[in-house]
Amino acid sequence: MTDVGTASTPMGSIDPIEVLVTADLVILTIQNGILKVALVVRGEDPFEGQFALPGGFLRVGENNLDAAKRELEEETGLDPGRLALEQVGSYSDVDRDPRGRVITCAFLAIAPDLPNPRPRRGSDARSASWVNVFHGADIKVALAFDHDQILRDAIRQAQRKLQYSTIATAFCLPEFTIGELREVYEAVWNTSLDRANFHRKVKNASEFIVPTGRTRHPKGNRGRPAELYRAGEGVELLNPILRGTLARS
Amino acid sequence: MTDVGTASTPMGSIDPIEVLVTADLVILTIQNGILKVALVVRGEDPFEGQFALPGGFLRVGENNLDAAKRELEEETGLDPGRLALEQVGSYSDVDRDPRGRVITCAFLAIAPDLPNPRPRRGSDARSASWVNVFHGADIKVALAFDHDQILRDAIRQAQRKLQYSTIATAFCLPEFTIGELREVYEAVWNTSLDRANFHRKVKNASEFIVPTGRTRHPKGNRGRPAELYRAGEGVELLNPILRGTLARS
DNA sequence: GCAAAAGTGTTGTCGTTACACCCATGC
DNA sequence: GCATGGGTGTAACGACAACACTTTTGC
Repeated sequence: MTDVGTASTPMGSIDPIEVLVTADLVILTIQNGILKVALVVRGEDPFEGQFALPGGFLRVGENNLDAAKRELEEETGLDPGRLALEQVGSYSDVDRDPRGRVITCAFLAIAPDLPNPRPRRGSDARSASWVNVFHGADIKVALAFDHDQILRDAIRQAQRKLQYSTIATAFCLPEFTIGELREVYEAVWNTSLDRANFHRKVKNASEFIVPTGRTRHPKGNRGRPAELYRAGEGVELLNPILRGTLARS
Repeated sequence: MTDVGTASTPMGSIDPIEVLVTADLVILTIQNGILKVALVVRGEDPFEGQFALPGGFLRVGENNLDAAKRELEEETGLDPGRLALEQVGSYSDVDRDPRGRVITCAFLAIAPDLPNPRPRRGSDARSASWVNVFHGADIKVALAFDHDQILRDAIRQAQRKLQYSTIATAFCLPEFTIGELREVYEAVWNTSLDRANFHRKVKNASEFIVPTGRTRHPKGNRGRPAELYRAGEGVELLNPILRGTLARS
């Protein structure tokens, strides 16, 4: 690399700083109506033995999204091409990594509850597992580095996006019921919603869900079979689904 | 810095890559009802003589936000402590900078139309100026690097935030009229809104604006004086102001 | 009075809420 | 029948779009 530093500062006295870059992942899924995040146990210093977000260093020829997708596949075995993946933000505090100057670009990945969603043993992790996000009304904390801040920001972003976008379907398998979609909102918002009004709202929302004509029996085979839907083409909800009203089941 | 690269990859064959980091700024303001973005003309290669977003390299002891604030002050003379400044995202494509591996963290800065808002001559810029964002219905493009993509993303972010947050007041001086606030929406959304309905909506919105009891005469001293307001404490709008209906003046 | 901009009234429409109710199924 | 979850009806309420109208000022 040419010396772009002194060239860009006529004073000549201030050099830019080279840093290492990581892509960290907040991978969310819902299991049995509970919001889970994929965490690894660090296998080495710093923070050895502590929970952290999965992630890893940027390599030659990769941009941040490439690195995030690679880490996603390495640590979970999930196909990155089929998952919703979007930036949360960058975290760059000087002291955030005791090894030196490392900034991270955090990504939010949303996954359906797949048959085998448990993160595999990763290259830089001792083990990996799904962990409950909420403990009561609060968000799980006590992660390595500044990862609890990243987690909180990512959860907030996911909560916001449910209001204004159709991203909730990313938590679902290709075919899903309206009840399952409601469970997504309830899990991510950590609340409960009125069943009837939710049903009408998403059904009437343009481009949100598309009926497949097929049905599925409820768990336990007790009750009326539900209509199955797939995700529509829409991205933004014209009428946002606002948090604020919580009703009984 | 210790060698964290090989240490974090047991295979030992893949090293992390060190990169340079810049903070780039999309500084928006409104002048006479027109949305403007601060652009510099590059004073050196690459892209010498072309328009670009103001920005610069991260220095020792700075995080991204520090660097953004420093650049903001250097290039515009604006007080970063008084401006709304938020992340847009990171841009990290391998070929985005011909000098080598440089990633950027883009920030959106929103400024009121100050008495002397013209960006000052910056250290790495030949000149700086406010440039119209919209040309007809389209967004101005043809910037250096991937800055036109950054600009488009930042504009979209600003447009979205106007719907759901009280950020519009950041475009205004400490005291403003409802008409001026409406001009903010009209400039950023590049549309026109119904005067009467907008008036009622923001007036009734909780925590958005607070009356000061003072009034100001319209430009030209023709017409009824308008009530003056200041920004309220609220951040999120409970009832979003949705784009979609455009009415006459 | 007139022009201009601020601000209010009014009405129909549409989305939302709360809650009652019906439907389809397995047991 | 009964339990269970899916799905619809409905009436009160609130937000909103459209647009007419009034108010307050300088000239």
